[in-house]
Amino acid sequence: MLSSSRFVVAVHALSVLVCQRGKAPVCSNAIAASVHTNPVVIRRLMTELEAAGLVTSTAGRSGGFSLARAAESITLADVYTAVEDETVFRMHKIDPNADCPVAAQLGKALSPSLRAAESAMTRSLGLTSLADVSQAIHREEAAA
Amino acid sequence: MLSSSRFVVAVHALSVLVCQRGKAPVCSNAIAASVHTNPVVIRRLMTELEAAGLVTSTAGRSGGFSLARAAESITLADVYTAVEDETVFRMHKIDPNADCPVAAQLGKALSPSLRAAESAMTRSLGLTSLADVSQAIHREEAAA
DNA sequence: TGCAATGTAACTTTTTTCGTTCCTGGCCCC
DNA sequence: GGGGCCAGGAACGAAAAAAGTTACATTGCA
Repeated sequence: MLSSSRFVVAVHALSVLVCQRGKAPVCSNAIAASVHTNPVVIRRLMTELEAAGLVTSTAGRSGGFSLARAAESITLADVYTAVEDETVFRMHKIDPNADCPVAAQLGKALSPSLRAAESAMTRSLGLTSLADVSQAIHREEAAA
Repeated sequence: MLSSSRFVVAVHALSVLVCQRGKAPVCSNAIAASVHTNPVVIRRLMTELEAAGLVTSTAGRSGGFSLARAAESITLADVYTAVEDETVFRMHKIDPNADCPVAAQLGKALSPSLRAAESAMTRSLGLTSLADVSQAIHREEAAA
């Protein structure tokens, strides 16, 4: 249902920053190499992450991106809300003036349940932090 | 993130059937008129709903679709799993043999959290039945 | 027997997402 | 102080996915 991979790509990029915390900022080119995409795509994502207060950016030579907060304090829910503005459930076009009462009222009738399901998902995402993801990565790496 | 409106359309179609339960089956043309789409689109959806045991179809003249079970026993989670086979979170292409450990292990490291979030959403959808939706529709209609 | 309905395949149109190419300006490093 | 590296956008193009459309075979009631 999520029509894009923006969220997973954002987590990927942030995980790279977690690995480099304390060191020099990471430029969009390096991140793009790991994600296997174009640097501009990364920059566009980082713009939203910066607006959400998750990363900081510095221009100029030896510039790049760094985490704005501790990895322990950034949850997947923060990332999700930062980069994914649309709702999970996409509505089709409905005519509020339709003859059929179902067509006319379905939107209002359904949205409470859909919002509840979406916030349940967000709450679950809030249980995992970027530090947890980073630890899991190292665990998997050691097992491989 | 859900890239389609299949789920909401399916709920719409099923709600129409709830209104007509006990009466004659509803043909795809009538449903399509309410949803404002093509009958073939509806039939494709109904095929999946039938495979999931939510509706029954009868061909021939005066045929159409009917609910296979009581509206109280069909939840939004049933509809969701019936028509939406892809996962909520879409992965980008990752190279398991990448140099960067993040790129190589992110998939395995992340999937438990993503699956947990998805099942939290599904559990929430399971709290609402088609009967609930139908009641909400009538409530909204009376208020309008 | 004829008509109205499902079922399904193939195609077209539309929308969305992703990628790419420019340019502008900031800033470190030599 | 200049040159190259970096972010930040704008605009465009390509690719992928969704939705819609047409056409036709089949089924089953009237």
